[in-house]
Amino acid sequence: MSKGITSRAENYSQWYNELVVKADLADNSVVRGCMVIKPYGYAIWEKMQAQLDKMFKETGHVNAYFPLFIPKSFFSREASHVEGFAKECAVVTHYRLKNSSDGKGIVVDSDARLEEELIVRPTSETIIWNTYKDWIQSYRDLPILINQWANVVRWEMRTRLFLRTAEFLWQEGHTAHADKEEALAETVKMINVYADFLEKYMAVPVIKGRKTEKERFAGALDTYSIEALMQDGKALQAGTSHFLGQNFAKAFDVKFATRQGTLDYVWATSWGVSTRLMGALIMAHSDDNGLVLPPKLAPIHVVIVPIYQKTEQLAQLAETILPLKKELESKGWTVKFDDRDTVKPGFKFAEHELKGIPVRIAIGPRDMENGTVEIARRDTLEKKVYPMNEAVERVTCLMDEIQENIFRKAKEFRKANTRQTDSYDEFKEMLEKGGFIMAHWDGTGETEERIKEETKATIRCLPLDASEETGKCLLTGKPSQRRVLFARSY
RNA sequence: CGGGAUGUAGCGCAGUCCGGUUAGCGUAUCUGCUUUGGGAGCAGAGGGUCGCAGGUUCGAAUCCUGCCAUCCCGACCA
Repeated sequence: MSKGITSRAENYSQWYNELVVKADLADNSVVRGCMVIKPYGYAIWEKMQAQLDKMFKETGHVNAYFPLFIPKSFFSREASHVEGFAKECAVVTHYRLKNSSDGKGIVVDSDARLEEELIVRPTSETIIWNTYKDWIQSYRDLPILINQWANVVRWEMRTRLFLRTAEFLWQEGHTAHADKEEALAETVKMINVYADFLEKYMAVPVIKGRKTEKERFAGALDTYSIEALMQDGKALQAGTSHFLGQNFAKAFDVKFATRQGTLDYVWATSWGVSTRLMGALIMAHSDDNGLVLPPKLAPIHVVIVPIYQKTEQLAQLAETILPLKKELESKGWTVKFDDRDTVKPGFKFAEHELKGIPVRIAIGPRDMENGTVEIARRDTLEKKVYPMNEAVERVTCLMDEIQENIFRKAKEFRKANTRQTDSYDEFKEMLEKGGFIMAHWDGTGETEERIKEETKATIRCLPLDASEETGKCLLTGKPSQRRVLFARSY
């Protein structure tokens, strides 16, 4: 917990430790890249979860839960889906252990081999569509609008805390519709829900857009994503919503009787966000003093630090602090009275800043004399003294101000780091500075691939709000109708 | 899976080249006193399979062999 923390992603580890640590599974030579989310980190995730869940329900969705294990055969039904995930699946082959014959430990019981291997879900499309098959006979059974909160496992070759761990927490929505238009509308609706969540709650501005064919979800006809820019200039895909067409319905033979009396395959969507959003939150707002949390997602809104010399004085201060705490709580704020006598005030200040608590109130003998409090805001680190009777009102105003201010700062940062170019050489120079680059592209996978190979930049998305503009492809000079969003990404 | 580096106290490290007292430092922890409006000071104490397994040697954290793990760069990444 030393100073010199930086908001650059490479150096996050010091205060990442407040939220999450890499799981210590060193004795196991196989499991790697798993994380332990500590209580404070998990509290932030719970806040995010609660808000997202509310938004899903407001848009007509309900929660359900499907199994962790998926029979291997389910995967072979949708060809491109398995191709996308096959290389990163954990496979269960046995169901029992026994004492080893030499008496030295435990071994897998080779008699307990499963007839068909089970796959630990990397995503749940296959098992859900296998289930939906039994639930859908008629157009009257549609739409099905289900969300699941779960963990998934993807055996990534290289992991990074929050951004890409072997096991992560997420939600996945899986919907079934009677017609294409409705499914398409659902896909767009959910990418908008995600964008609202990031901008209004996480205070992280995003670009909504469609993925190129290469970057598309395995098995999808169209993938929408939201792309956020981190403080180190790299892009982060923060959420996706997929239009699956009839691919999964065909793979799992999910037909329904239409209103017209014919049989048709069901139209599908899926959409998800994960604990990666925590990474986004951290990397978008943090500064050298640690985390900066938007008030709407902070587990603790206000911390009150008493300043005193003798324990009698603490009791006296508590007489003022406890009513203030109660009043703040009655306004809906979560308040922590940090009355620990084991650390000094300066230590508490630093610690709460590290944790990103939006507002700090300090009360000491000086304030008792003058009837004042000192209020400090985390985003600007500004401290001011106010009359005691204005404290509650001031805190309430500050919450809105902080929420707005960090969103505005993030937007300004993105604006300052979004560039436009028509020259490939300039494009390469710009990439070194980081940030988003708007450029023309001829629409082919070959060009996309070549640019990626030569520059490590990928097409993050084809922004939904891009205006028509004729131009020439950055690389090939072929005609293009609008600019697309390039960046180096996580 | 390729290239590079690393593994020594909870955390961060020195010591390894060139084998040789009881393996050391910072920090954290515990005790006492003084402190307390921005990460306290002094004194004392506890804490180690030196990644694992073999080998060489009178003697191994140090040399040799094998294995394991971690990190970085690639490959990979809805």
